[in-house]
Amino acid sequence: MHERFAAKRPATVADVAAAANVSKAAAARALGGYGSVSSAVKLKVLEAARRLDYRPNELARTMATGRSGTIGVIIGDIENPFFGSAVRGLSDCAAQSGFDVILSNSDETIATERAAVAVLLAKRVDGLIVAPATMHDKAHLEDARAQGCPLVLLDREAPGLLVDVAIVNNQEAARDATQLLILADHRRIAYVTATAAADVSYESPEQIALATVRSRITGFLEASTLAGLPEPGRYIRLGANNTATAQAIIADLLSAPDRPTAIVASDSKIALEVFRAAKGLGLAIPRQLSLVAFDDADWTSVVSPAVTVVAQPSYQLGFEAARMLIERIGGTRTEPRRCILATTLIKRESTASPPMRGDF
Amino acid sequence: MHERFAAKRPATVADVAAAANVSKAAAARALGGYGSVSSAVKLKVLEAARRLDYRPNELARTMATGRSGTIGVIIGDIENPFFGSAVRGLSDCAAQSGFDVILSNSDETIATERAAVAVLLAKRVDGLIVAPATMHDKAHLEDARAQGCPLVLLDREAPGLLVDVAIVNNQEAARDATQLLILADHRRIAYVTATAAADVSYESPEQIALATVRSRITGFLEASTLAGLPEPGRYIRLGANNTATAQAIIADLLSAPDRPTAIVASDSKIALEVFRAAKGLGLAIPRQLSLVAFDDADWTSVVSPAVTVVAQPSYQLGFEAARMLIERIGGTRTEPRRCILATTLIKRESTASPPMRGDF
DNA sequence: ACTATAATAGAGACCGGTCTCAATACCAAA
DNA sequence: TTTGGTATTGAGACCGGTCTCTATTATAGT
Repeated sequence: MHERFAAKRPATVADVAAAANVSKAAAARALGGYGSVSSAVKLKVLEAARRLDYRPNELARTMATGRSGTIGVIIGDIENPFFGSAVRGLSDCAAQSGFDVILSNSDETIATERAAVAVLLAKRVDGLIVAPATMHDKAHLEDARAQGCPLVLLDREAPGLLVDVAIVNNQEAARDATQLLILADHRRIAYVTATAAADVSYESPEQIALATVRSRITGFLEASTLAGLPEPGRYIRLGANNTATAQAIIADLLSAPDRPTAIVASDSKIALEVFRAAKGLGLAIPRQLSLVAFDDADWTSVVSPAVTVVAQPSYQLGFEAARMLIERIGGTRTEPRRCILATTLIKRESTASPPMRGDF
Repeated sequence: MHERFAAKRPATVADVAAAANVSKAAAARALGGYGSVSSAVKLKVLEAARRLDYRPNELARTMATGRSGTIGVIIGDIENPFFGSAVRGLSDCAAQSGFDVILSNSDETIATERAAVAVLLAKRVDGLIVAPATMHDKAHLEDARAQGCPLVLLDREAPGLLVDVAIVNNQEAARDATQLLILADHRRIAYVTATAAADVSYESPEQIALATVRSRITGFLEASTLAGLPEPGRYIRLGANNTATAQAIIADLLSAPDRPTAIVASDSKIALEVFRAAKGLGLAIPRQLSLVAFDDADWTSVVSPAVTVVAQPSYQLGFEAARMLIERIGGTRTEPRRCILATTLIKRESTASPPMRGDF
């Protein structure tokens, strides 16, 4: 009979006030640490609170103050190590400033993203960090802003949306990675990426709704045309969104008679599938196929050959996004800022000159 | 002058009611879809709501009803693929039932975990899913329950805490994995795990605060003693919590004169470090060193040799945890349930008989 | 001692929903 | 037309905090 399974109603300020024989307002002040309270009252109240095991109802506080101490985060896919690390960074930063984080997965679909924004807005988060699934459909983001909810874009820009962004220079990164391959005499270079697309093959930039992917392809094409490669777009493949389709796309690419001699993989999951496909087809990396991948996933340095990667500062990206957001929440009303972090091209063992040099 | 940057106060039921010329109560009923409203009033209200771009304040609703439609989740480390996948599973399940998820990282430290519980409770989540950092310190979990907040444990039990759990049979899984090595004639088998511990070496089960790890070590020892291995505990190593210390521990283990001929890695991150260390020391897997790892991380099937693993149904673990929790929230008051999912020992290429058979 | 000023206490409105309850409107049956 | 019953409506309390505003008390200054 020891109050087990009690589920007794938690104590409120009113309860504490009654127990301490002071007014609700006085108790609230003592508990909330605002206004002015005599030390005698404070003592009584704190003691009563302890006795009743009082815990403030954060919701009620939020209602009254308008501030929730929470930031909402919407990313594409938790299981992608890039986002895992970014979330880590942003949580760490948020925690430092006493904010906590509500996380939502958009599954890279705009409908889910829109719903998530609505939910988070309804929960009255103090700010929003979003990695938008598409750069086109941004009405929901715009009216978050219109409602006065600060917004920071993570990893992906949305042209025309005048908000803070934390990104890397994808175009430059892709250009450099491609140039590395070109310098090794590759002339048939593929770019495989995971973005929603009606068709697997590449027609024009407008086709691509993901800012990050579009920039990278621009960089890839830039390096390619600069080097005078013929039809540089012909080896671009979109839509490698999951293991199965990625595998199909890559296998198809590598079994063609004029198969590419090098592949740029747009993320570590795709790189993994390239590895798997090469193994399956008996293609030796880097002797018969060179590989450069985005994201320095932990396994890339351990496999043989170790994979040459474009390392992205994902943790910092998240951290900076949170930092900027919290600054905004603090009230700084300045021009939108673009926090552009540097990528690092880490040369390892997965690139070499193509077989049968000069052939194409 | 087009209401840009307006941050205008969002419309409330009262606003809508006024605009529709009905009482606040009537508008609330029309909007909330409860009580009874004439279709005439309903129409007027909905129209007014549309015009004013009304969005319900979820917080106010929660305050009034006591239900938040949110479940709180506390895990050890987002960056661990195991948890990434579990979170995915539990989010998917929650979404199906219209719940959303607040996620917190405990960093595997009890203090952070306690703080996280407090925050989530204060935010009045409808239920809690926790992967407790330790099985000892469970007061915070107990009083979540005492406050009437349903609780489900994910992946890790806490003996004495009578709540639903979604786990695997770690003891059995570890026993089977160890036996696989024993059958291949290994007699010096190491177990490397990432749990907080004062000392790296193993003394007794009491030393280990993580339910999962303790069970696995029990299984490991069980198989070892059954096979009559001498001092089976001498190759157990604790505290491999991050890359650096894991690397140190493994290197130390493998450079000893009577080094183990096989290693069981308690998670994929450790397996990766074993891989790295073996490469560094010039030890060939599996010829000179066999490896079995927990968790079927994506890279394990791609590296050479592919790693033999104990695959855990992490997605389902998360999904089931959420399913049970939501059932509890629904009000079913039954005995605590233990949902025990099966692991799968996937034999690949990283195990073989030890070199110089018979030596020890 | 007697005001001027500051510190503290209490009452009650407010945030934006839900929900109870009493009052009114509407309908069919008698 | 009167009655009984149901559908709809509006007023206002409530959730648990914050916060403003007034009343009271304490402290200081001359």
